Amino acid sequence: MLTPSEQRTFKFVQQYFLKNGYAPTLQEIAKGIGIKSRGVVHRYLRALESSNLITILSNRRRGICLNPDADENASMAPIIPLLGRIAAGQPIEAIEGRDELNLADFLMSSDRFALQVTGNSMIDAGILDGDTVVIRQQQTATNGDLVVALIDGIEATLKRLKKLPDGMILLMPENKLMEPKVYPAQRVQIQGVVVGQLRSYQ
Amino acid sequence: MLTPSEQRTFKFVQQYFLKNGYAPTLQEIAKGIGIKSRGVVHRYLRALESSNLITILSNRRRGICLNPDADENASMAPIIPLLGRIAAGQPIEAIEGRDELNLADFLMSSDRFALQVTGNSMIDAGILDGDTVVIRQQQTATNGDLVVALIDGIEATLKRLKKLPDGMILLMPENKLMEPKVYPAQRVQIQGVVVGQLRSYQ
DNA sequence: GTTGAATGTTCTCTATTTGTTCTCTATCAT
DNA sequence: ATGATAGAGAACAAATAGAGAACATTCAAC
Repeated sequence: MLTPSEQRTFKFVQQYFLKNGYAPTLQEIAKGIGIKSRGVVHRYLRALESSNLITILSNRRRGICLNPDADENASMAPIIPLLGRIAAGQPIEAIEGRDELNLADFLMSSDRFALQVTGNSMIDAGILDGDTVVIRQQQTATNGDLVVALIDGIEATLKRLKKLPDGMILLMPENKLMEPKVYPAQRVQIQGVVVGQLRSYQ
Repeated sequence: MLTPSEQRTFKFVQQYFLKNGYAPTLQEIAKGIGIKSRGVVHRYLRALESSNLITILSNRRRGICLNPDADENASMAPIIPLLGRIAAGQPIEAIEGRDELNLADFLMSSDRFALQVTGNSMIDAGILDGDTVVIRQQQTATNGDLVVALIDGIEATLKRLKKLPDGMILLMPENKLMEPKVYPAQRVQIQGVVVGQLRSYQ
């Protein structure tokens, strides 16, 4: 059973891991839990190790590993519990076989990057000013994709792609108030395709 | 397990690849991560290679290859490179001091859960049929919040909350075609507040 | 080809941080 | 009193970050 200080230490290490992807130093832990002595932190870490919550690689800097089999560490993967489906006027309905949402599957991969969207040109596609879109890098796209296009090598824009039969390219904003524009294919370079979108309300 | 410097190195290489389509030189990496010695960079690259994140073509200039599916062996923080801000008709503009999007900061915390949205009642708020919303669990909410509300203990619904002065509660859909509904406070139970939203286009 | 600058590679060296182990105090509940 | 818990801090060894020299290799210009 952990003492309050040991619990605080453990929580701090977990959070630090989640944010940075590597372990904190004893000094950082000390500061994080509000004490000054590295020696004391070391004592707490020893206790966590004998409770099988962590493993200490001796003499290694930042040599703290979270033991994956401990339930307390389950929350470390980028996973949110997925409760189900909500529809107006219905009870929340569970989705068969899916009870968690893995953000890594959802959005991450080495060929992806993010862009913050400014402006309202995609508002009818549910992409608002300030939203973040996740882009998969690729040079080609199929009709109807939302793409990041570079025009004349300078202007970047987020639009829906339509290839016209005459070799021209139509870039359509998703906003009734804005007009689509047509360019010759050689002026337009596809940088990537939108594969995800996210928004934070805080 | 990567040291912080090694992670910085890896991220820099990844982003350089995204922006330029080829690998950086050791000198460029050194500058990018804020050190002066090519020798040190080489040491870090060795470490990345033995973690199977990259492959080094020996003696080749710019001879660094990113290994596919690198993310899994990395056990890193859930981070996507953030290239900048995109506005229609402008070059992509870097955001000062922010070059990555940390999904942990963005969405995760122990009191959150996700729901998949069915229907079009929130379409004017940019939440479409099939989107996923992230909910922070709480019993109270302030005026104007998007909330998950339970009516009569059965019906669940996602609406914007308005508390009326006479103690009634107004639940407003974000859809011009739908009508708001008014309930006595005791019939409505707040389950949580929308703090994030995400969508996948695959 | 030849050449030279830029680049990759291998080292040695140094200063600083960090982990580790101690001892010493203080507080608090039993 | 007596443990159990909290904390400070000193002292030492080891790991790390970094600089930079020296050499080898590429690559592009000539």
